[in-house]
Amino acid sequence: MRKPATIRDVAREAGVSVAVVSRVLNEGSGPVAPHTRSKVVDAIERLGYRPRAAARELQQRSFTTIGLMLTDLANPFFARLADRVAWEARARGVQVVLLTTQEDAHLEAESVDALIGRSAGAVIATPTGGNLDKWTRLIELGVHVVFVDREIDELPEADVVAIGNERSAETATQHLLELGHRRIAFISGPLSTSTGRDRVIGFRRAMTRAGVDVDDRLICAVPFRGDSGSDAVGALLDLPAPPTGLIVGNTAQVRSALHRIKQSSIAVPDDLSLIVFDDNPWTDLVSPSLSVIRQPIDMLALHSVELATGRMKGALTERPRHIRVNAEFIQRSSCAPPPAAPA
Amino acid sequence: MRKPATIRDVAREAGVSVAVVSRVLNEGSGPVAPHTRSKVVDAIERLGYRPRAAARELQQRSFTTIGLMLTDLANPFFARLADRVAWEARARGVQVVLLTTQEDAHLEAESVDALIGRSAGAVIATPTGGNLDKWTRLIELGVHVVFVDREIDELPEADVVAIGNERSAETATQHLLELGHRRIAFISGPLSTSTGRDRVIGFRRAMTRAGVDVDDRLICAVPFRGDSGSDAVGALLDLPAPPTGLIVGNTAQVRSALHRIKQSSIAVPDDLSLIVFDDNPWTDLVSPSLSVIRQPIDMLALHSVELATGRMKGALTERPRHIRVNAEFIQRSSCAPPPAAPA
DNA sequence: GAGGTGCGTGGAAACGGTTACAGTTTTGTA
DNA sequence: TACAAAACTGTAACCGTTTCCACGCACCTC
Repeated sequence: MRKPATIRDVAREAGVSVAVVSRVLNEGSGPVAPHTRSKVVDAIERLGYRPRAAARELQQRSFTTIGLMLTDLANPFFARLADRVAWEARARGVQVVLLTTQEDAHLEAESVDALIGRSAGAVIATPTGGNLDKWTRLIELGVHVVFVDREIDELPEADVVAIGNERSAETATQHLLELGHRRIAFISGPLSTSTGRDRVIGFRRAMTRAGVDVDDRLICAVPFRGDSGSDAVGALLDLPAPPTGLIVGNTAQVRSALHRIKQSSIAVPDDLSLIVFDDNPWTDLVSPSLSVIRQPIDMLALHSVELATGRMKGALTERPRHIRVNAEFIQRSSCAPPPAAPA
Repeated sequence: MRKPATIRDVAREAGVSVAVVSRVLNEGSGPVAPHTRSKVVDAIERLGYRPRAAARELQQRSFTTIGLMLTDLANPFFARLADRVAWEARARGVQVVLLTTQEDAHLEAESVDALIGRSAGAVIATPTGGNLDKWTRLIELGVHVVFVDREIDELPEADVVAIGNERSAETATQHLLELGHRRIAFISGPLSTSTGRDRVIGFRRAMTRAGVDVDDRLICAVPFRGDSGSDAVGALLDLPAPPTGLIVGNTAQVRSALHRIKQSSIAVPDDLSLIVFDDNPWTDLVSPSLSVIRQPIDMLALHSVELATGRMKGALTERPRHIRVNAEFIQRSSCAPPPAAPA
C-alpha cells in the first residue's frame, strides 16, 4: 500500500504543470488543449489519482455543506423532516451534515461548534431555546441560520420556517368547543420553546373567545423527553373534574400520552375526545383513528432548504424572512360530543 | 460578519506561537506550561476560535466525517437507526453526512459519487442491491464501507452489521406453527436484498422442518416503496384458502399491510394471527398490540459506527467482519391458535 | 563548574489542492 | 511580414493546521 498520488505526481507523470492538472480536474476553470488533457487523464488513470477533499475545502471557501440540527430523529416528525430536507438538499447539490441534540442545550452548543469547524455555509435547526451566544456567534461568522418548526425571538437575524402554531391550536380547540366540550385540557411542550408558548396562546384565545374560563390545571407544559406525556394524562384524569377533551400539542409526547389513556379505563371518544399534533404514519391505525393537526412537512423542508441554499449562494440578501405554512386539521374518529353535554 | 479566527490570530492574541496553541488544542501532543495554557484558552474563548476541520484533515491523514446512506428516513426503523448513529458518531467526535436513496439504485449511484472525492473516510449504508461497480470503486479509493441491516454478497470487502435474518424469520414462523397454524403467509422485501432472501429462507426452513408444505402463493416478495403491502394482503385474503397466520417481514410495508387488514372484516388474532418485523413506537398502541421481531437498533448503530471509525483511524486492519446481532421475538396480543385448529 | 536531562517555547516546513499572474506559443488580421 | 490578440502553460503564493527540530533555561549530578 503505497502513498496515494498527489496532484504533483500526476503533473510529473503527464509532463505538465500542476495548474494544468487542476484545470483538467475542475472542468471549465481554464483552457486546456485537448491533447494535453488526454495526457493528464491518462496519468490520472495510471496513478489512480483522486483529489483530496480536505485540501480542496481548505483552499476554497466553497460552502457546499449545510448543517441539519434536529432534536431527535426517533420522533417521526423530525425523521420525516430530515428525509425531505435530505431530498431537497440533494436536488440542489449540497451536502447535509446531520446533528442531533436530544433536546439538550449542551449538546446543541457542541453541535454549533462542530459546524463552525466544518465550515458549513448554512444551518437548518430546531433550537432548544438556549445558547443565544452560540447562535449569535455562528451568525456573526457568516453562517446563515434557518430555524424550522421553532424559533427564537431574540435572534431576529435568523430565518424562520414554521407552521401557524397559535392558529392551529386555536382550530383544534375550536373543534372541541363546537362539539360542546367545556373542560378541555392541553398538553404542550416546554414554554421555553416557541411552539409550546404559541400553541398555548392559541388554545387560550379560542377558549376565551368562546367565553369559557381556562382552568390552569388543565394546561400541562411538559418536557419533550421522558415519559412526561403519560404523567400529565395521569394527573389530568385524577382531577376531581377531569377534562372531556384533550389536545396533545407536544408531538414527542403523543405516544406516551396515548399509552396512559390506553391503560386507563377511559374510552375514546366516548369519555374523552382527543386531538393530537402531527400526523404520524400510525395515527390512522390505532383505534379509534386520531383527529390530528397535520404539519406540511414537505413545505417546511422545501422552504428551509430553499432559504438555506439561497442565502448561502448569496442569492438572497434581504432581511430575514418568517415563512408560515398552514397546518391542516384532519378529522377522524377520536372526537365526539362530551358524555354529559350541557343542555 | 467578520472572518473566522485562525490559529495565528489566537497565537497573536495570547502572545505565544502557533505551535503552543496547537499543543493546547491537541491535549498531550507536547508540553505546555499551565499559565501559558490558560492564556491560550482565554484567547480562544475571546476570539471564539474553532479549528478548521479541513486544515486538520489535510495535515494529519485522519478523517472526521462518515457518510450515512439510508434508503428512507420516513421508515421509523431507519430513522431510529440514524438517530443512534448520529449519537454514537458524536461520542467519537466524527461528523455524519446524511444521504437518502429512496430505495432507488440510480439515486444510490449518485450518492456514492457524491461521497467520492468528498472527505468521508467511511460510509455506513443500507445498499439497494445494485451498483456493484460504484461500491467497488468507492472501496478502491480507500473509503471503508460498512453495510448495515442488508449486505451484498458480491462485495466481501465491506463490513456487515445485521441481524440474523434467517433465524428471526424462523423463530416467528415457529411461533405460529406451535400455535397450530399450517397456512402461514410471508410478506418479504424484494429478493434482490439480502434481508428479503434470508427471511424467506428462514421461513421455508421452519415450515419444512415442521413437515408443512410451503404454498408459494403465500410468499409475497414486494417492493419497499408504494402500497405493495396492502396489495399483497388483498391478494392473500382473496385466495380460496386464505392464510390463518401472516408474517410481515418487510418493515416498510407493515403500515400498508395493516391498513388493508383494518379495512377488511378480518379480525386479528381471531381470524388471522400476525407477526411483523421491527418494533415501532406504535406497535403496542394499535389494537390488538402486535407481536414483533425487535431489531436491536442501538447495537446495529454501535457496531456500525465502531467499525466505520475504527477502520478510518486505521485501528482495524483485519479482514472484513460480519457482525450478527440477535433480534428478539416479542410476544403481544396479535397471535392466537387458528380459527379451526386441526383436531 | 562542566555536562547531562528535562521542560517550555518558537520557527518553519510540510500537507495537497486552487488560482492570480506572468510567460510562451499559436492564431488572426492588416 | 508584422504585430496584436487569443490560447495555452507554468510558477509560486496562498488556505489553516500539525509537527520536527533547535534553542534557552533551570535543575541535578558527579
